[in-house]
Amino acid sequence: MGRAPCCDKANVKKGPWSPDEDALLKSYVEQHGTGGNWIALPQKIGLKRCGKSCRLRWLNYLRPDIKHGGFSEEEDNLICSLYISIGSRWSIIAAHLPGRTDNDIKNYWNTKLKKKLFGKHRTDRGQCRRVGRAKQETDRFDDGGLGIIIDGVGQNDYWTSTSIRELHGEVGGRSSSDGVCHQSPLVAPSPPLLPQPLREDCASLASSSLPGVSTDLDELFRFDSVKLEGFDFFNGVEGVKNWNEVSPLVCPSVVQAHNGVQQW
DNA sequence: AAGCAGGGCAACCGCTCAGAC
DNA sequence: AGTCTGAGCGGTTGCCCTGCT
Repeated sequence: MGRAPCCDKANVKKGPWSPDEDALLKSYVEQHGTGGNWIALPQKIGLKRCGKSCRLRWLNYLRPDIKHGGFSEEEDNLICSLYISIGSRWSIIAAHLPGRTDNDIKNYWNTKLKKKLFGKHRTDRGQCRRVGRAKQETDRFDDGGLGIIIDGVGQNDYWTSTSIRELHGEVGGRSSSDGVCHQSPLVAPSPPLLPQPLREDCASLASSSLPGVSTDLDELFRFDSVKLEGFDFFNGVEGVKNWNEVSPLVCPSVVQAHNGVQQW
């Protein structure tokens, strides 16, 4: 059975929000809250918008505590470390960056950090875009002929589905229902790359309110069997013999981890 | 000056999950 | 137990802006 649409698509406005719409939504939510029902909210205030659209607009733009742009180096490093450790769990990453939204971080990663981290070895997005914008263009790297492609559909045995779910749950998120943690091979199994305070943070985060999760996290953060699976390819990559050369700009923790991972 | 390519960001889409019934 | 519905997530797309030729 098909799913009923969340709103009447024919009577819903799409596209950029006008200042008036912003003001209307903002003032209502500030005064009354969302009422726990985003779907009904637009009708209440006379907005011709989908409830989901209102929610997104509020969360990503209108919330009072939102920061836009101007990512600090610390934030860069944190995003990189987290991405490399847990993959594209933007909501989890955002939870560690006050004032940042998952969308913001996602965009920032896709447009800036990816390039910082991997340099210019990237499939030309522009070309793809003209030919037909498809999945490959946004989430694929090209290694410049080395045969490495990250397509975001790898599987990761290191992070158990339960662990990801629990962490995700802490920030109100979801994970895929197939019980498999879909991640790029690159980001697959590298919890050792998480900075120590963050590992502790994640561990306590999950275990404090979620009994039983600690076992998973213990497993996750066990470093006696540290492997840099997924990073293996870097070992043979010409020009990346020393991780300090990967990028002078980001992820010192990644570089440290690779150059001296046994210290963990 | 015009046209094109590429970058950046806001917003939408489709999916899953969790809770209510 | 099964179904329905809203919330929330990650991926993708649209569009505007800027820089280059």
